Amino acid sequence: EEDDDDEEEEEEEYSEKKKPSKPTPKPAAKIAPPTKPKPAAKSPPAKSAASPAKKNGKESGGSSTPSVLQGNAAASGKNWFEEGGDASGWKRGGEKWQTLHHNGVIFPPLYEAHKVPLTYDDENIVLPVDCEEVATMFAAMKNTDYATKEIFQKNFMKSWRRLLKGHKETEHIKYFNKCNFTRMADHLAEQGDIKKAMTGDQKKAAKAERDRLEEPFAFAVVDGRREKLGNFRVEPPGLFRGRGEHPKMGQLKARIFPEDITINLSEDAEVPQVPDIGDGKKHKWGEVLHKNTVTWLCKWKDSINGEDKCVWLSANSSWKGMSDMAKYEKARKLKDHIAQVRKDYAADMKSSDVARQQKGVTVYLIDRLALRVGGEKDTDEEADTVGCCSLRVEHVKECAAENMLHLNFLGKDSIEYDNTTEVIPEVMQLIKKFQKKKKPTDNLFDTVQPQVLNDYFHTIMDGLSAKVFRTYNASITLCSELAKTDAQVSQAMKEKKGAEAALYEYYNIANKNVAELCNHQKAASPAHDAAMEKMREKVATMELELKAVKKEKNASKTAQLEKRIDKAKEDMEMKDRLKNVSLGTSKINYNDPRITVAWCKRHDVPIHKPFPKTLMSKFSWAMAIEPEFKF
DNA sequence: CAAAAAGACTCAGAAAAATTTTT
DNA sequence: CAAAAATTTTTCTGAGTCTTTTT
Repeated sequence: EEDDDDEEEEEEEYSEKKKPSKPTPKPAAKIAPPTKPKPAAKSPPAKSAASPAKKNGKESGGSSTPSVLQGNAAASGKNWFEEGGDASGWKRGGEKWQTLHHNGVIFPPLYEAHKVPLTYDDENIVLPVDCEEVATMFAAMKNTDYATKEIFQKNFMKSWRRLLKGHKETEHIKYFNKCNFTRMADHLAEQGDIKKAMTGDQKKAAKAERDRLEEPFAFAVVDGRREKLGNFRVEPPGLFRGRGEHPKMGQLKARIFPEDITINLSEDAEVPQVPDIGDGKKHKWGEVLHKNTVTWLCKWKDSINGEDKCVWLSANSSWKGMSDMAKYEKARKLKDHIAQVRKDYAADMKSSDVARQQKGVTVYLIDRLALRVGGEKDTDEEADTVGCCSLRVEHVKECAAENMLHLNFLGKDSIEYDNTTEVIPEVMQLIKKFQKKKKPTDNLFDTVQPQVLNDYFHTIMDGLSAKVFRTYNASITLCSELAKTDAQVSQAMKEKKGAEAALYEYYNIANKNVAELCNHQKAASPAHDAAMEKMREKVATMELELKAVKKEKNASKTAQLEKRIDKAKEDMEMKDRLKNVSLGTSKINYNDPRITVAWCKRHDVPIHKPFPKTLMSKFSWAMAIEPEFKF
């Protein structure tokens, strides 16, 4: 314990000097760059977004000028993609709206003390409310993996000590290993049980009431069109949970106040009233601006990394839809230029210039392995993860087989990439060369940065950047896999499982191939092994039954049972194959939805099979596509 | 000018909530 | 049938990419 004590003191000293970046409530400093002179804003569509023509269910529309993006469609009350609309007007930095009305954000409730004591060194202490709040955050995470990690505990203590030191009765609370949060954790569990014990009706009523209060915040009015927000709640304070070995895990993420919030809306819009957050103080918005080249409605600075958190429209909004369509159209356009890119990198690899060689190999990896570009990271502030340009010598593993490249590294979200693939001999030779005379921790590609690659990509095609290759790769893979449907889904399979189920299973296999290409993973469910065992038992039971039925010489019954056993076995295998694969990420972000819609039309599979409600509405712009569509 | 910082937006898996299936 | 278990869908917020602005 002695050692711990010393360390704690030292750390504390350090923490005093280097204060965590607090959110700086800017005193409404500079006004945003003036938006383009506007054609005298017309009167707002309603008093405020709070009552956006709710009665009609729809915005009456027409009373405000549609932005250039909405065009004729908005004037006629149609969606942007109807009446032959497209997303070609969508661009970064371009004008996004003429009028924008909304009601700001909802703040989380202030903390209410429960007065359940902390046990410190066998003494029960009811903490002052600010200390109790943070202690309770830890108690809530007590049984998670995070809470067992040393960095988490250390960062938590550092944040908590700042508050504990502010009170006479708690300044002696210093050492994590003397703290016992059990009583608080038990209290939280009890609260949870009470909530669980509510009847179905009570739960429903509570939810209805919540929805009623939140409804005014859930929508904005953009150029007279009512649009749903993606998020409108300010993130509550809490202990930061990073992904992987994040150096800041456990730090207290500060509570956000109205003064921290920047509001963005049109000049004709009523500035939302600052809500009463319950502390009895008068609050003001940090800043109010009118910037119509961006699509965020509110933002604040996160206290952990000092980065902006924004309030956006939801995935089914016009803005996101246009941007989505533009993304896929860009990726499709890459088809016309991919040959040039491949020619270029073949030539680059033959060059005698190391920088060109490295550029060639990195572009090859981005094209063929669908790697992310991999920007530089500061490992004191963030988890140590890499992408293509930031690969280190140590991430290339020994592989005896010829021209087989084995890469192993932690990528985005600290997800492990572990893949051995065949590459062209030039790539293998050059990678071996780049490894020479370097330490394992040295950069493999020391002369290329993302900017270098993106500058080159811009010369190939307007708007081309490294990430486009992932979209392109994913979509083209899905499209070509699905093109094989008739060959892969046999009549026998359709009979055994039913046509729809057999086809949809094949769709999922195609989806899985894309997910594996992009390395989209998920943690296997903790119940996975048990579930597999159960299925195995079921099959065993059926097989026993089959024996009996066979003795009876009942041919039709036998055939039926055999079919069921077959199906069960296949389901089992599929479940196991998908246990670590996350299909959703590619479905939501990488696969052009028109590929899926067209496939459904061709094969008579209902669209709600691959696209549940929210995806259906996110991809509404893709629904009218012709069945022959090819990516 | 180039490098760094700011800013805007997409994409990520875990966790929570809702729904469906099994018991 | 209701309870519970399993599965699917939605929410949450962290982690990337890449462009623009500032230094």
